[in-house]
Amino acid sequence: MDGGSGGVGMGGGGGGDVELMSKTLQVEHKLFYFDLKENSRGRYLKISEKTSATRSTIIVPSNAIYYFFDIFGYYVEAVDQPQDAVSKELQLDNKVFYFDTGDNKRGTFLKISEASLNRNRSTIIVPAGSAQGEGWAAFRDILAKIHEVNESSSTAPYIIPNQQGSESNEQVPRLSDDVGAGFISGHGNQHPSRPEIKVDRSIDLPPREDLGNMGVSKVIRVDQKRFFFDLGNNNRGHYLRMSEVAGTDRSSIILPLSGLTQFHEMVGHFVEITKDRNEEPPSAKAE
DNA sequence: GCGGCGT
Repeated sequence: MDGGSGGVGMGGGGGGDVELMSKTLQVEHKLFYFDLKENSRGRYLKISEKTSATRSTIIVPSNAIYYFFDIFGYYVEAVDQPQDAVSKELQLDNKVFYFDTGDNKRGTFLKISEASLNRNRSTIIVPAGSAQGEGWAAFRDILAKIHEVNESSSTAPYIIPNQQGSESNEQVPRLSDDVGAGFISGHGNQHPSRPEIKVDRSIDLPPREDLGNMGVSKVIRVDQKRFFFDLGNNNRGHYLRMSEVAGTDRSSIILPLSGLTQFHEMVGHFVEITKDRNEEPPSAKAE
């Protein structure tokens, strides 16, 4: 279902898009609609909040669904001290989502704001639902199911004819060619007990033309070592694999893209504090 | 029978 939207005239012509999955969730007096949809550009999750008189909608690119799940997991864990829960932002190519908790006489809530270049900001507000955060937990569980369906469905990836479409209303990333098995081994219908990716201040996803592109590979040489950088993804999301190859030895670290900015900042920090020791420009050459 | 936000 489309959550009772007027259908006609909704921006971006989402009316013609194929609906892959639809769920509704009632929390207190509010009704939330989740619609996983697909069009020629890829997939997106439309989340609408409907109150008696008002409706507001955010559009979540499909590659961000897991992060939404993960972030909700964080707030569920923090529901005992919501005032201590840190605000989060999810930075994507063409939009940013802000997550903030709040408190008023109605109770605790999580505000999710979507800011994009060509649209006005839109916001939904999710009640915690109870002292135990049942509303947030239910929201998270729906996100887990949608993520699962999205990741496991085997539609061929779309080829985007031209990547410079910045005028589109609902830009969604290309469907990434997914590898990996079900969401979690064992019973596939439960969310993992604890999200592994800890999202902090910001998450940077690479430009969408790189997402899911297994061919992206870079090498640098430092002295006798080679370092390989490869983008990949699995059922947990996208990651950067960095491999050090020296002689016949190879070892890798897997960095979820949610940590890329932190990683970058950390490297930058050490570049700064070791400046005087490394006067000469780096000897590494990109290939 | 709710209704929060406000870039």
